[in-house]
Amino acid sequence: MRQPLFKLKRLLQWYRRHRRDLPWRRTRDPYRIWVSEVMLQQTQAATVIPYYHRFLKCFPAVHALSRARPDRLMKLWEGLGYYARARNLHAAAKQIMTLHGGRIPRRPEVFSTLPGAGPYTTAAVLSIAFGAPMAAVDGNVKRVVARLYDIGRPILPNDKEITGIAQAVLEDGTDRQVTNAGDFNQAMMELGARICTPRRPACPRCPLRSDCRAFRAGTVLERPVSTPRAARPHLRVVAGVVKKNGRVLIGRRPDRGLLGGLWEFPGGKIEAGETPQQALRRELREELCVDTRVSPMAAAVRHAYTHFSVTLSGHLCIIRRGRLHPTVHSRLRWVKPAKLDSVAMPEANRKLLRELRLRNLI
DNA sequence: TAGCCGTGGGG
DNA sequence: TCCCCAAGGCT
Repeated sequence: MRQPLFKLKRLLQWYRRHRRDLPWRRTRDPYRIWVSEVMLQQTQAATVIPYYHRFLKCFPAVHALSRARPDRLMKLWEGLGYYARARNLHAAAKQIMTLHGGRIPRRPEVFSTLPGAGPYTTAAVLSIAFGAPMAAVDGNVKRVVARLYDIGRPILPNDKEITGIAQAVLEDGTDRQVTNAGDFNQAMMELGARICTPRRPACPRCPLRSDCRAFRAGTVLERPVSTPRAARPHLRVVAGVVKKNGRVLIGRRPDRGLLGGLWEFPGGKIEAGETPQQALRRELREELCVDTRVSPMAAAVRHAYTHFSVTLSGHLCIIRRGRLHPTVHSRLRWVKPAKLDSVAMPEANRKLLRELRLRNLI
């Protein structure tokens, strides 16, 4: 420890007084806490709340989740993003049923073998549900500690110094019986989410400001030190609404990779020198092995992903020749337009669908 | 290990 | 409009 410990009692007192009444704070069920922690990965609490309720209504316990049908699971996760989290949660539930008698493992070295359980999630679930003395280091904790100690270097993904400080403070607090591990971890994260925010920190209301080196040095807004990011490329993409007998064609994306397991309108990237219509005819030939007639653009939307952004133009299509044979999708389905709401689709496809419906094109 | 993996909100 | 960031993990 490079510095005397900050005043833990003030932090805990502040937490008891100002903590938000979040649904996963009303239970001690390790399964529910685990589900919440997975949903909260890279996702703000306010976004998670409705998903959390719907998910647990459908899958109230590990055994129910272990028997979930993938399409139903993905529909519940639709819009929450990072869909591998849902697939990992499902695989982990099966693993818990077959290997651990249906009970959430309490030992860190066992829990962390579950798919999707990294250092943060393992520490968070086991400390909150079982009181395990493990510091849960998320983005909030990194920011809070970087400011408290005025750390003038970039924080690494798995930062030993940050983890060491958080762990030492936690152990000091539990030794002196000032706190339990779960409350400490949640208090640190709550402080980061409510007071020690990235852009506009509320230092005057911070219970730790008298211990905060960055506050004293006037470097709060420069901590943590940020590293430059790569620019996001912009892609032009086409999607085909292939119609036949009052139904439209959708394909299920492969389980691995971007938007894995979600259903979409077939299509793909526009290559250099191609018109959107040419690109779509080529994509449908490559993806579905059929020759099509493609309309001019019917609607277009913009969407931003983490590493790139797209403009997605939608076109109405009919099949002229050939028998459907998917080369990239795991399955194809003809569905009535109204049924598109019951399958899990990427947000960009949802936007396009809304535009097409506004124009009565689907 | 650094790039990949979604979406919504805020400034 | 654009950029940053959010209760991270996997490969």
